[in-house]
Amino acid sequence: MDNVKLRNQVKEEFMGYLTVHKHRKTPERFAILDHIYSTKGHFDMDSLYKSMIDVNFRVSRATLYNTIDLLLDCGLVVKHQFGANMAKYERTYGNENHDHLICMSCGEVRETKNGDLFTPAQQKKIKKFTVHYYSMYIYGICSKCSHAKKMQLRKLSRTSTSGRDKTGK
Amino acid sequence: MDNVKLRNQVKEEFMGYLTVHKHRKTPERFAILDHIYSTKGHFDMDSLYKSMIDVNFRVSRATLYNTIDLLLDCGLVVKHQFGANMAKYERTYGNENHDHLICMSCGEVRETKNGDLFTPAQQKKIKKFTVHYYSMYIYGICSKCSHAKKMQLRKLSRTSTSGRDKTGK
DNA sequence: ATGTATGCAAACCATTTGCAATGAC
DNA sequence: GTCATTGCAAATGGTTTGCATACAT
Repeated sequence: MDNVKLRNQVKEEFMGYLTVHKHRKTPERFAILDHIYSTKGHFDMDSLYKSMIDVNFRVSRATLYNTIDLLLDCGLVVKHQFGANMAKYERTYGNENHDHLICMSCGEVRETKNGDLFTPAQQKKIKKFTVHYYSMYIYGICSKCSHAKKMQLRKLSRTSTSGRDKTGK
Repeated sequence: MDNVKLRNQVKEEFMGYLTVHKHRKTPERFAILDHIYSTKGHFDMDSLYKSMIDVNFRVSRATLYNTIDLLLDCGLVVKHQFGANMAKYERTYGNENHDHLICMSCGEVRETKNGDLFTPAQQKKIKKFTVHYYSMYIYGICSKCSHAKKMQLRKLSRTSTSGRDKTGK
């Protein structure tokens, strides 16, 4: 990994944040941040927990949650709540800004580059609100599903098997 | 309410959906849809449940969840998962498109008109995906909270007996 | 008549919380 | 030495599930 530079950078930033807010600089906090910045895509609490155990770094889930809150607060991490029991996080630096295409049929989440829809100038226009970050969720039907749906409808107009579909969460 | 027309429209659409998917047309389902389309802004399961009880329509929460799943599936309702324990829904028709300002501190959700950031032309550019709708979630701190935070910090720096000043690194 | 949909209550599970022990300051 | 932070385990609370009953077809 040659993102050592980035990892040091965010460590410094976190350090500053902790200082300003008079929070303690515990080894756990830095280890967690470092783990996160060794990952590239989305991650959830469970995978983070396991990845830390894998490297023989013992942390409790409680600490993980505490630390993530701090990282969210200082903007080093972003949280996506895709469903009631599906929260995903991702680091903010070293990741390109992207939108999320969520298929309403199969629930698949695809990332797509955005053309910086929401410019800093626009962000400032919002009254009485300090923007930290934003997420764009685009809901629709992916090509796989729109094809499957056509097939299904064709079939239904002939047969009568319905079957409940619980994928749309 | 003079949205009778809209309410009939969506009822028809729901009816069609139920027919195609061979689901039963129960009174509960139509009552729930109608209640939803009598509301304008966001709602959550609890408020929906209570609003139905208020009109002496007894439904179980389980049925509410089942029905909402159907309504999501057929696109008559949209779900916003603002946090692990905070899901909000809203009807899709008869609501202007808007962005969501979510306060990371108190969880308040404010709506703000968007300047049509995501134009139909841009939507078509997305490959292999049919856009139904999109949601923009803007996370940050509302004015109330940022004010409260200042107060809190000020108070802490008085109360604290640590005597640390900011000269150190 | 058949089997889906409902209602209830228990189960689920990610997240939060209370509290004693630890360790950063 | 203090008190924030950690770790553990128990609690929380929206959502899901299992099962008996009701009812749309």
